[in-house]
Amino acid sequence: MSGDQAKSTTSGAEQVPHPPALPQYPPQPFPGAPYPPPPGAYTWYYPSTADPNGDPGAPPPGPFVMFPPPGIMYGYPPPPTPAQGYGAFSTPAPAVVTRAKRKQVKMACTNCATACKRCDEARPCQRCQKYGLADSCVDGVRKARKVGIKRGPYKRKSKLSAPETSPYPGFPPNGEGSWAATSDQTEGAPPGATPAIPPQYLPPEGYWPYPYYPAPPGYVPPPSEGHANGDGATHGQPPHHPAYYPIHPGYPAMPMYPPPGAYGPIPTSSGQVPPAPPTEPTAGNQTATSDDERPTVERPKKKRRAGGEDSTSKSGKKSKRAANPSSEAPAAATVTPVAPPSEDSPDDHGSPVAHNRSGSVGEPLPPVIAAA
DNA sequence: ATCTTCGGACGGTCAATCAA
DNA sequence: TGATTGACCGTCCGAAGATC
Ligand SMILES: [Zn+2]
Ligand SMILES: [Zn+2]
Repeated sequence: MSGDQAKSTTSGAEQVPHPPALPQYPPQPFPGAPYPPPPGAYTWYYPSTADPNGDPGAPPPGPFVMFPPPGIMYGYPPPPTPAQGYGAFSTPAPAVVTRAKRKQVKMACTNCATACKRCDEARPCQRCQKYGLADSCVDGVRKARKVGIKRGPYKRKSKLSAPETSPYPGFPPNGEGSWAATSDQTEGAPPGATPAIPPQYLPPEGYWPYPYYPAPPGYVPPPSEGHANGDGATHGQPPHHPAYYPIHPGYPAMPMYPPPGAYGPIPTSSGQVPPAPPTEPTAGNQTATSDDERPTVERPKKKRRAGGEDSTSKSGKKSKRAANPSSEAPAAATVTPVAPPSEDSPDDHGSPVAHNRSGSVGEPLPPVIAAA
């Protein structure tokens, strides 16, 4: 179902057939605590060193670390006693290796759009100027959004009424009320229903699923990495992916923990390993492919069909290589506009552009109004 | 080694819903 | 009616294939 059709796919592909030996579970930060993440599993986040409240020496609001099951994150409550400390997390946070959120232009010129290359606000845009395509550097026509699309009942995610007895204002104390799971956890469940979580993965007393930890003072979002959070489209909603990772200096956290397959099954106190939770992409736990739930996955290697016309790609991209030998950074000036193969290619001056997905920019469609 | 292609992640927008 | 949700649609990163 789902929503964004091709968006969240993992391209299906690439399952690692047999992962190498799983790393051993690291020691727990304190008895009964969740296991810390495997080293290097994720981008690290850590708080600003500057305390806006002016007290650099103030005790932290508590360490937070993600905890399984896959797709659900919990934070650590403060340890039972200060004496127990957080030794296991006292390693210095490594340098953050994140990148700025990608910024898109409102409308790319047809050439850039077709070539899937970065454009800019200027007209002609830099890329077109560079390749001598200034003449054809014009905005595309945005396709009208479909209307009349029916949706099911909404799952309210925020502003849950909660007693203020919680240590986190606005969030119910553990054990009371219910916490809203991400849509993929509640998919198919009636509104307000408690998400089905394997008992062994229910948060221990005092723990809360990640999304409900507000960012404490002094903690700042990491220099966001494009896909690190899905916000932007959620208008100030708590991000579904961590934007803040309230970690005491020296207590790294990660967007999600553990990565599926990072460790073997979680050992139980009895030394047994519980049955693995349904981590496979099943309809139940993965279907909610609303944009906000886009899983951040390592991009699998792509395979290409040699020469074969794609056709199965979501928008019917086709290789224009044969007909349009130089498209991307063509010696445009010397390229003679070849008659485009299709009947309608208004702006496609046989340009250096390629990668046009039919129906997209460059091929303005008539106002598509859903029949409704 | 460089160029070209293009899969799909990511971003932005806005219609559909829903609560006040 | 304003706020929120969720999905449509566009942008463009970045890796693989093709070519020089
Ligand atoms: Zn452009
Ligand atoms: Zn242009």
